[in-house]
Amino acid sequence: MKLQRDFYETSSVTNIAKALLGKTLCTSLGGEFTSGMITEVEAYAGQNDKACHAHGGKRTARTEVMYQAGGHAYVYLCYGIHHMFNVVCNKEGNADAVLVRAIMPLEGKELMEKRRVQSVFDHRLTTGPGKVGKALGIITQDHNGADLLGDRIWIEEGQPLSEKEICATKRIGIDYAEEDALKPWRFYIKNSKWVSK
DNA sequence: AATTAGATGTTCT
DNA sequence: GAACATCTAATTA
Repeated sequence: MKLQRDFYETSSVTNIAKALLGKTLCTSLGGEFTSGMITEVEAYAGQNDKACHAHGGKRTARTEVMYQAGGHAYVYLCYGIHHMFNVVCNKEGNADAVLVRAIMPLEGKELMEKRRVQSVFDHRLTTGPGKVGKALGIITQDHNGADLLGDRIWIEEGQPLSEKEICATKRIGIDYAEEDALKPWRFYIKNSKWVSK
C-alpha cells in the first residue's frame, strides 16, 4: 500500500522521520525495479533549522522543491558526486525534508550491486546517503521534484516498529550548523546492521 | 587502525 | 575562490 499525501503533510518532520523507519522505499527507473527498507533517516526542519539548505526561508533554484507540498522527492547533489534522496514534508510553502541515510535491500539486490560496482554484498552497500542514491539508481537530477505518489519513486507500508526499536542521536556532517547540529534528529533502527557507523 | 587526499557542482563571499 | 547533508582508495605509524 503506497503512502498517501496526508502522511507527508499532516505530521511534524520529526514524527514523519520516525514513521518512515521500517517502511519500504521503491524505485522503478528505466524498467528496473528495486526496493529496500528504510533503516536510517535525518529530519531537516526547513526555516528553523540552520542545517537545512532552506533555513531562514532562503530560496534558490535548487531548494525550490523543498517548498512544494509533502510527498515529493528532493534530490541533492553533494560534493559534486553523491546524490542524496530526501522526502519533502509538510504543506506547500514550508521547507521540511527527511534525508534517507540508509536502507536494507529487499528486491533488486543484484541490480544495486551492479550499480554500486561493488563485488561483495554486505552492509556497506547501502549505508550512507550517497550510497543509497546510487544503489536505487538516483544518479542524476532527473528525479528532483518527482512525486512520491507517482510510479517512479514511492514509499510503501512496511515493518511496524515500536518506540523501543527507534534510536535518536545528533545528526552527522553538519558541524557548521552551530546549536542545531546538536538536535537529536537522526533516527535509526536499533540493533540493525544496516545503519552507517 | 586511523588519517588524508582527491573527485567535483551548486551556492555564497 | 571556499565551503558543503560524502565515499573510496591510498598512505601512514
